[in-house]
Amino acid sequence: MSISIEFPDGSKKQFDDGVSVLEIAKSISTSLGKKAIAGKFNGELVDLHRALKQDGKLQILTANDDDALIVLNDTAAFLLAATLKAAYPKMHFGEGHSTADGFFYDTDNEDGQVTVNDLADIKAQMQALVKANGEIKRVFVSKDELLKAFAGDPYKESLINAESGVQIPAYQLGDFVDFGYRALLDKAGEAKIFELLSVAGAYWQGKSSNPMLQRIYATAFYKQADLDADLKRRAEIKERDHRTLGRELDLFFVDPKVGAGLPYWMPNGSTIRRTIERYIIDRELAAGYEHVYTPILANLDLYKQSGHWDHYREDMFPPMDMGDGEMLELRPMNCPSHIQIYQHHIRSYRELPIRIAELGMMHRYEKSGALSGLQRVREMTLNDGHTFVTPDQIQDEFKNILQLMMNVYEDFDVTDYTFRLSYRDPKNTEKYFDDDEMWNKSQSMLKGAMDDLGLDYYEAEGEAAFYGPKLDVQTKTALGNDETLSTIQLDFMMPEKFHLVYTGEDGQEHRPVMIHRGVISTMERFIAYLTEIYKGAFPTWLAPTQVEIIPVNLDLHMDYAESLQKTLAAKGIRVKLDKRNEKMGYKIREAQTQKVPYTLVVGDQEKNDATVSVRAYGSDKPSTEDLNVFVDAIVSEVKNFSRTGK
RNA sequence: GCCGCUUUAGCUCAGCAGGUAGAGCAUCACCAUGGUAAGGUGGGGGUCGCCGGUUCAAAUCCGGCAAGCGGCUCCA
Repeated sequence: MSISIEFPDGSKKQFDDGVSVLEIAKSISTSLGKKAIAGKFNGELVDLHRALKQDGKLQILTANDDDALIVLNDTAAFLLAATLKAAYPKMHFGEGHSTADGFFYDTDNEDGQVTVNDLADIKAQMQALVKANGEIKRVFVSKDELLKAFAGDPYKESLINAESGVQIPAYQLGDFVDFGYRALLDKAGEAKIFELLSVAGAYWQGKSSNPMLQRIYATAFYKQADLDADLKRRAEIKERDHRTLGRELDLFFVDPKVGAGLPYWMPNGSTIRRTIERYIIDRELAAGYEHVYTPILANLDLYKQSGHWDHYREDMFPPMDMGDGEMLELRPMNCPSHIQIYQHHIRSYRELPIRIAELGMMHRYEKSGALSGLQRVREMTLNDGHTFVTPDQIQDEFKNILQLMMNVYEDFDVTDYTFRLSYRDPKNTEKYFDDDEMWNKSQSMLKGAMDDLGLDYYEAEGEAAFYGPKLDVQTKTALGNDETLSTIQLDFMMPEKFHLVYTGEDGQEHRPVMIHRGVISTMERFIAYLTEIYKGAFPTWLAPTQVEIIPVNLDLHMDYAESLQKTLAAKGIRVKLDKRNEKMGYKIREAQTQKVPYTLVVGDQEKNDATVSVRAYGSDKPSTEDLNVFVDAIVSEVKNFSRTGK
């Protein structure tokens, strides 16, 4: 019997039934035989010794393939578990395997949990195991044997019992057996380049009602240089972190004396925020929105009617009991407020769509462990908007909003995002308004709109708002966490709850549909996000200080410096003059560390010629420019949102 | 909220076999200072996160609480 194997280049070759991946690699070339790490057979990762018994497509993986990293990290996870099992006899094990970012293993130790302080020891023991270079064999073991190997370990027992089949594929190194891997390397010594990174809690099987295990995070590479580069990358993340930059650039702070999750905006951060707020209001006014102000407090009854009290209570601050029967509630969302605006007048179909927008301040009682700088706070101001439309306007309005979003992203140079259609969780419907027909209808409407526009998206169950499905725009933070930036939400429920109507062409009352949307998220989250993507070097139009003027000599050049400052300020440029009695180099350095877009040094030469010496942020080569040319250039740069090529 | 770690001057951190605090940067003063990333000298500044306990004595040991960090769960 022979089987036919097809290679990535399309060529086919016959092999004996049961041939191993390694044998095939060797048959192609000696060097490939040496470099081969694993295979990908019909899309599935297989180890080198796997016997192939059917026709199929085979890719031989070498260290250069991304998938090879999965094999390596799985192997490292296996070796970590083997090390831990030997070092901590009373340790129990949850899941452990490679991730997009390395690998992890969940542990639970009766004699005290592992902590970061143990990592050095564990690493040394793991290195010893690697050095011994034992053979890692793929074996088939019965459930009973596995249960014996992990006797007394409730997590592994549960994982073993969840396996289908009698003989379970597993890997063995000496006495240690573990399962659940796709493919491993065949020698422990091949996983010698790794680093144990951190320890963190993780719920068993991701359920918060389950016990919490200790998760060891780590990463492995084939080359030391790759590991070094990755560790460097992880260190550099810190430099992007908006909390670090927020302190260095004096943007904001959070003080426990005042309250966790309640940020204070320093003048620099406030300038950025104000600039963005003015920008987005102008944009929305131009797009047909009407901007309003509504109270952040309301009678609790409002949120009972909206459904927030039933479905969103755990995220709300407790109501204030005014003592005379009145209960006031800090609003967690602005939609009920905008509904009041809608309802204040009789509405005609001629007015729709009605677009109500507000930079609406809201309060949500976020769990203490979820708070993080400006990214997750308890008081936030949302770039909120609610559009009230007739049912046949939904599609167009959806496109309008999407268009607005894209235009705004362009101005902020936001390019790295994905679309997520967020549906309700069909297995947990009590979290949501109960109306299957509405859900099915609105979910398919959203999907239809995205398909019509030909946009790529992925679907996620359980991510919807309690009142309706959403289109979310997902971005990543500096630390790599997923985060929602913009959102468009279809809502048939609230209009129902509040008995919203408009008079139709037929003179009858009709129910409008509400579209909730946030374009640039909350001011807090958006500015955190921008700080990270810009690494604190805000484009000129957003920079707190746009120009720093440094006179060469405080006595001789101050008059010119001051007139320069006046000229720029008169054009609306945020300019500072450094009058301190310090060396020029010192002031220049500070302007650079503060990431000021332009530093102007002026002395005799500039004063006599009506020029400025311009040093752009990040550049070490100043250039001399005519004063008027510089002023015009920066004014137009600010006006164009600092975009080049426009 | 949960697990682990952390909390000392404005910032970054040292001190910790228990004997009442230190550096660099920043700040202030004085001196110096004309060309593109840190000039010099000196001074001021901390009830060592908060509350309680052990002790003759606690920044240091123990307990509780709070906040921060890494995650998990949740989320704009």
